[in-house]
Amino acid sequence: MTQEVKESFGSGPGGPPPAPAALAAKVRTLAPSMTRSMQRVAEAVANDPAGCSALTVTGLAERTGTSEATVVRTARLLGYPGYRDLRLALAGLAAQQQSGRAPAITTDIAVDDPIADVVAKLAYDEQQTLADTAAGLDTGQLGAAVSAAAGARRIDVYGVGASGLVAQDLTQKLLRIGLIAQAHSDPHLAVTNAVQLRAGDVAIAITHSGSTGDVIEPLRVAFEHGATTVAITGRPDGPVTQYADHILTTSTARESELRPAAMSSRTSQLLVVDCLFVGVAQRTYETAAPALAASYEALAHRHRR
Amino acid sequence: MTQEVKESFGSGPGGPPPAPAALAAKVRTLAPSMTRSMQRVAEAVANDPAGCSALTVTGLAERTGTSEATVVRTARLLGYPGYRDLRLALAGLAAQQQSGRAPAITTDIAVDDPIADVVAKLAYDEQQTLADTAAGLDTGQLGAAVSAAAGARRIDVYGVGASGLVAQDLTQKLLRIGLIAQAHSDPHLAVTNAVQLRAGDVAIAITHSGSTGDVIEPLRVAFEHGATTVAITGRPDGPVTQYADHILTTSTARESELRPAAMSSRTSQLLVVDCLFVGVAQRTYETAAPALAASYEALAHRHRR
DNA sequence: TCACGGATGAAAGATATTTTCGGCTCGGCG
DNA sequence: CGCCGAGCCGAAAATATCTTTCATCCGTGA
Repeated sequence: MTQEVKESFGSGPGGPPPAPAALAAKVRTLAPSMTRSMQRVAEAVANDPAGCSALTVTGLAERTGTSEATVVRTARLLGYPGYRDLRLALAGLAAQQQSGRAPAITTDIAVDDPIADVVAKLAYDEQQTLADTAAGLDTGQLGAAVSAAAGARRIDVYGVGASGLVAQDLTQKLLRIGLIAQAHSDPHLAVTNAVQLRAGDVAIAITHSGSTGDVIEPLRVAFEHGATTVAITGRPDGPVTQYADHILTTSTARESELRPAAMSSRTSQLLVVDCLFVGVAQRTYETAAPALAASYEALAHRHRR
Repeated sequence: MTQEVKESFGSGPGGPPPAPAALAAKVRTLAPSMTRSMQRVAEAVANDPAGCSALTVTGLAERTGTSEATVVRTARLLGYPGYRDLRLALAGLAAQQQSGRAPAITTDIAVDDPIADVVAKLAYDEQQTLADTAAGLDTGQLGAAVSAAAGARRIDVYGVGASGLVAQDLTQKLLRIGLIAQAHSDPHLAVTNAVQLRAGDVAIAITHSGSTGDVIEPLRVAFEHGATTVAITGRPDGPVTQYADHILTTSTARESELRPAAMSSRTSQLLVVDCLFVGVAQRTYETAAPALAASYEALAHRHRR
């Protein structure tokens, strides 16, 4: 590496194309990895796209009480080449919000909310999570992951806690279309099995925090043994991505005391996993379709008349 | 008037606010009064807002075979203070056009759909499922179920297959707020345990079809032993409801070959289960809040630095 | 308490935009 | 047919804006 590094970030290696409308989601996703000043900038930008799009670098720096450099750094982190492009995206976002679809903010769920409100708020939040996830998902990465999985000899999926259920969900579905898939929630067994993987196999790690050791470890082993590795995480800059060939980013919604983060991250993870599954089913349609039909048939007998 | 006039136009006297989306119209209106070079610029801008918004003054000048000065003049004529602002408006317009054309998300997922469409369609379908579920959920029944669960000595949850994961999800969350909950996916063990239930306990069966024998059986046993029983099902008229004190209906979305019913029923079930959980957490807030906090704390140590 | 690493902003450096200014074309008129 | 003036046009200077560099400062952990 002879090139001088400048002060370049880029949201990981794969800052694909900048985001048009997925900006608010991206801010939430990346906020945890931001410094305080950058968070101020990101917040201002997310809260008032229209207003900020009218400001120059200097203006926005003043408004957020930071410096031009920080503003540019934030723009870079969000995946834009510079402030100019962030500003353009901001204008686009503002125009979209203007024209009807305003993702306005909902209020938190309170302890004394009537049950009907709880239902409405939860449903709305999860819908929002889905929209954000879909908007923020890198279809290139997804496509690559799909290709790898569709041709894999064997697929191992790692996840613990809430993500473990998602791992199982994915596994169940993959098995149903005739692939060889296994979910591991026991870290020891996961590592033990990861050793068996080799080129042509696929390992998928699911972790919201991106820093769950129990999940990273088996992925690392799989990675080092030549398997194609995929990380499904809410923190595309987390440690888990070190060992991931392909990164699928889940979106993070704000959480509250009564609405644990696990809830929205699970929704987001499931959507990603569904997309992965459908993609694989498309690629392997010849074998997937009859396998699916067969599994329906088999299930029918488990139902009472 | 001492001020030097510069080269200022302004679209007549009333260049009110710049145009947001009425730009194409404005171009047509003003075209006759434009000089040849300016018309070229205006045309380019009207035909390809997205493309032009990516260009600098110099770029657009080159593209239209004119000069920077002409581009700026055109921007002025269109009512903007300068090219910079025209460009911003262009970006907004592009974003609107982009979001305007809603992809054919109403159609089923086809084998040859590009991956981006798959993502969009899945997200849309799941959003729809959430909306349907929220709309169709009987808050009275939900409230009753919440009351029962909040005061229960013990909560057993039955589910097999995909519903088994939902059962586990619910259990995980209930445990996290200090309740005693257990998910059963083994039908034999489920029945064996159901025998232990009595009045004051709660049994919850989760089955999309409403006719899964492996889940109905333990619910029946629980019911007959005096436990309060809840059914979460997509078929409120199915056999499972015979033994259910409270029925929570999940919604069913259309399915297709590539999109198994399990997908939307799972989404729906999870929303119901989330509502149930939040409801219970509200009722038991005094104990739930510290328990949740404690579980966060405990998890923090499982993360790599 | 000290040293370290990274965050931060002031200011220099690079680009983009705006303005100036003179050439040029075109039409009218002698 | 040639001259004249009006105003379009673009090259380049002037200015604004954005980007990078680099020294300082703050928080953190030993």
